[in-house]
Amino acid sequence: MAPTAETVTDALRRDILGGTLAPGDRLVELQLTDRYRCGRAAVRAAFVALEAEGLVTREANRGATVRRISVAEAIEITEARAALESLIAAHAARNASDAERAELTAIIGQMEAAVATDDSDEYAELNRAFHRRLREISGHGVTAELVDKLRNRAAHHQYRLALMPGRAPVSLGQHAAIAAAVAAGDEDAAAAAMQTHLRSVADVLRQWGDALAG
Amino acid sequence: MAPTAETVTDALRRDILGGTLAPGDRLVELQLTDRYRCGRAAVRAAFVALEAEGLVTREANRGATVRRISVAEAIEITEARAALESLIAAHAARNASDAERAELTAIIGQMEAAVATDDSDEYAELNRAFHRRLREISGHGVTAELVDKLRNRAAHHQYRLALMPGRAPVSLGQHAAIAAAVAAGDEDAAAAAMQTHLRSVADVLRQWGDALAG
DNA sequence: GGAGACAGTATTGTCGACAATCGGGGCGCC
DNA sequence: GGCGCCCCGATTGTCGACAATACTGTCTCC
Repeated sequence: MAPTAETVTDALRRDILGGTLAPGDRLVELQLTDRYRCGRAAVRAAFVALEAEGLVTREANRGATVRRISVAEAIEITEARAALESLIAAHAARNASDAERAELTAIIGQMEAAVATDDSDEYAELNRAFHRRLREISGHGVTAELVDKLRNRAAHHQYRLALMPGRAPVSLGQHAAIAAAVAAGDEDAAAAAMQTHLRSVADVLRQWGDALAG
Repeated sequence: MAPTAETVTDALRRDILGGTLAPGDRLVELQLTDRYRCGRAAVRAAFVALEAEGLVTREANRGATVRRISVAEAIEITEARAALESLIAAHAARNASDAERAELTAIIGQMEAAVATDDSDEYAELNRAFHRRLREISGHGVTAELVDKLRNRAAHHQYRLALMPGRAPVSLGQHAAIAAAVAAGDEDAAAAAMQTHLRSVADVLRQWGDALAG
């Protein structure tokens, strides 16, 4: 029963990422105080924090809205992730313990099962878990945090992409390559595999954008 | 005479980066309301914003302090920058107009002059200008913003590094290589040159850290 | 003499009220 | 009838006060 400030930030973030609050929606302070049972100060603090994360935009005297991420920006985000996550993959390949290497290959196994049974929700969850675990193993706190925020910003587009028919097997193969390189302790190969993976994601987004535009 | 919120965030950021407020200093809200002639709400908002930028830490019920960046974290920051700025260099090499290519080489010329006259302040300023211009030319908004924040976080360490004897000529050569690659429109070479540059910075930081540790 | 408990103080967390600003709707004027 | 002005509701920005919490020094008890 503690309607505190940190809590509100988390709740608002969850509602934005979960789709309860759609891109472009106005965020009226009083409505949110009602929804989250807290004071306006907490809501305002949450706005400032989430603006820094790129999830919310604020205009002076005109309030806050859920940030709209264009396809072009989603591509940029993915390119930035490619740069950062390849660094993470390299560090993970260097630092991973035997148990951790086994864990990553185990996740790949589960992903294969999810693809075989066409369970896209499960696959998406495993996908998230794989990347998260890689970040943890890398021990690269600064980069891991940046990637985490970037991932949130583009979450909406990632979601649509995952539903594309025929996408899962391609994605699976790329993840398997990353896991193999990390398991082998090959830094360069791990970085390269991650680059390949996320560039492929960016390419798909580009096609999507072109299809919309033309 | 408008003691507003955005203003306070900028002022506080400037004071932290400029060294007026040293790492580890406690940030007492009332003191800052006095210093910046504003209300506590504005100061609190600034804390939240700067915490997201990594310049300030906040503990519940215990207030805010200027964030202390360890050498280890500065190294991580530099590595992340290496990944992101090489992406920027590549895009800049692709997108730069003729005028922009000339502008970059002009900056290198000024840097040579600054090294020749041993003007380290001028050199540091040109260094900042070079990287900033590169970000603008790249047109990669997402990455540029990330780099900007990372650069601020490690600013203190960058500063000490610039004062190292014999460092400037090395740095100059690396910047010249970047500028040449961008001017030639060679994306891969530009990215590689930027990687080399920032890895060299990270290496110097590592030596510094080892020297401190014993 | 030292350790633990206690009160006092300083600082933060939260709330409510007031002033400032923006967007929209109605009115008058051309 | 269309355009511009002005007023009004809604929302944000800011301030002050109150309650809650953590740190300081002191005091007592062992």
